[in-house]
Amino acid sequence: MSGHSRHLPADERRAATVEAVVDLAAEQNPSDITTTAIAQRMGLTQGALFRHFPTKDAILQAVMSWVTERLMARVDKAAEGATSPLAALEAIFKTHIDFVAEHTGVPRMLFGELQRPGETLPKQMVQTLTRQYGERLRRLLEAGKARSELHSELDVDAAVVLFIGTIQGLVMQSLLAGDVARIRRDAPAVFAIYLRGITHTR
Amino acid sequence: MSGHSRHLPADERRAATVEAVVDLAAEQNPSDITTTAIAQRMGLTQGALFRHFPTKDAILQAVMSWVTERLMARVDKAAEGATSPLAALEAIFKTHIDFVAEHTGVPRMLFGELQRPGETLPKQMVQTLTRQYGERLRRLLEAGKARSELHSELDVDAAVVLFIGTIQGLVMQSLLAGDVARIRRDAPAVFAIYLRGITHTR
DNA sequence: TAAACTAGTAATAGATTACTCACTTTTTGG
DNA sequence: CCAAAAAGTGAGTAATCTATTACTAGTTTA
Repeated sequence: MSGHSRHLPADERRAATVEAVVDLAAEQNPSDITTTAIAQRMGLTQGALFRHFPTKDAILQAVMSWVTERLMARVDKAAEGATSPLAALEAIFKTHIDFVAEHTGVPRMLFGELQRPGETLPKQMVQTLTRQYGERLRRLLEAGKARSELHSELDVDAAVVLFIGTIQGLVMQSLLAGDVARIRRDAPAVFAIYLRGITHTR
Repeated sequence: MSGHSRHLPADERRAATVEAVVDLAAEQNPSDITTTAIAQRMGLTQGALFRHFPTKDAILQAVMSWVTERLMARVDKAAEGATSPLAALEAIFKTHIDFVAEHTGVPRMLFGELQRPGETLPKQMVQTLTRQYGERLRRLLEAGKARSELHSELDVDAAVVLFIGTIQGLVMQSLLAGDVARIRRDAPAVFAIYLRGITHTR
C-alpha cells in the first residue's frame, strides 16, 4: 500500500469513532456532542458515520461497551495483585482515578446517560456497568469485614455508594477548578478520609 | 376578582418560571429542558416567556439565583442552632439532603452547568455558590480541628470535596435505582462513614 | 477483466430549537 | 371610565441536528 488509504475497514472506523467520542467528551458537555463534531474529529463527513452505525445511540452504545471493557479489565487486574481486601480496594481506587484522569469525559458521560428519561440501551449499559462494579466492591468490603480489616458495624451498601461518590466529588471539583490534573493530585487525601471511615478502629 | 385571571404581574411570572424549571429538572435531563416545555408547564405559549426573560440563559441564571438563596439560607439556619462544629456539619448535611430530596433536579442542573464550555453567567453563579458553600464548610472543619472534635491530621480541603461527593454519590445512586426516595433513606449510613473518616480517634 | 462489494461524499429532508414581532387581551392609574 | 401600559398569542425565522439518499471511487472476487 502506497501512502494515504482514505478508506479504512469497518471495525477500525468503529474503534476510531469511539475514541473520537471519548476525546470530545473530555472537552465539552458530553450530551452536546453532535455527529458532525465526531465526523469532523475523524476527518470524515457527517453522513459517513451512518455507514458504520445505524443511529447516534448505537455510537454511544459502542462507547459504553468500550468503557465497560477497559475499566473493568483494569480494575480486575489491579485487584488481582493485592494481598488483602483493603489493599485491593485501594488498588481499585487508584486505577479508577487513573482511568478517569486519562478520560475525563467518561464519568460525565455515564452520569449524563443516567439522566436520560426512558430505558435507552446506552443507559441500561451504564446501569449494568455500575451493578457489576458495585458487586466487586461489595465482595471486597464483605471480605474486609470478615478479616476485621474493616469495622464490624460498617454498612457495606453505604460504603459502595461513598466509594463512587468519592470519585464523583473529585470530578466535580476538577470541573469547578477547570483543572483536570486536580483529580490525581487531590485523590490520595480524599481517599485517606474514606479509608479512615471504613477501617477497623485504630 | 372572579376566578381565572390570565395575566400575572412580571415578578410572579418570573418566580413561577423558576419553579417550572426546577420541577422539570426533576423529571428529565436538565440540559434537555426547552423553552417550549417550560411555557407548557406554566400554561403559556413559548413566546410569552421572552416577555420576562431576554434569553434562555437569563432563565437559568434566575434559577441559579433561586437555588443559591434558598439553599444557603436553609444551610445557614441549620448551622445556627448547632452547639458544636461537628453538630453544625451534621445539621448542614441533613438540610442539604432534604433540599436535594425535595428538588432532585437541582444538583443535576448544577453539575450540568459546570460542564458547559466557556464562561456563561449561570456557570459562574454555580462556581460562586460552591465557593461560598465550601468556605462555610472549611470554617466549620477548621473549628472542629481546633476543638479536637476532628482528628488533627485531617486535610480540610479534601474533607470539603468528600462532603460534596457524599451528596453527589447519593444522587447518582438514586438515578441508578430510579428511586428518588433512596437519597433520604441511604443518607444517614453514608454520612456515618464520612463522619468516622473525619472525627477524632475514638 | 467484469461484477460485486465496501467506504466514502455531498446534498438534503424533516424535526426541533431559541428567539422575534405584529397584533390582541387584560390590567391599572389618573 | 378610558387610555396607556403590561401580558399573552400565534405565526414565523434562522440555525442546528439526526438521518437518508443518489452517486463515486477504490478493492475483492469469480
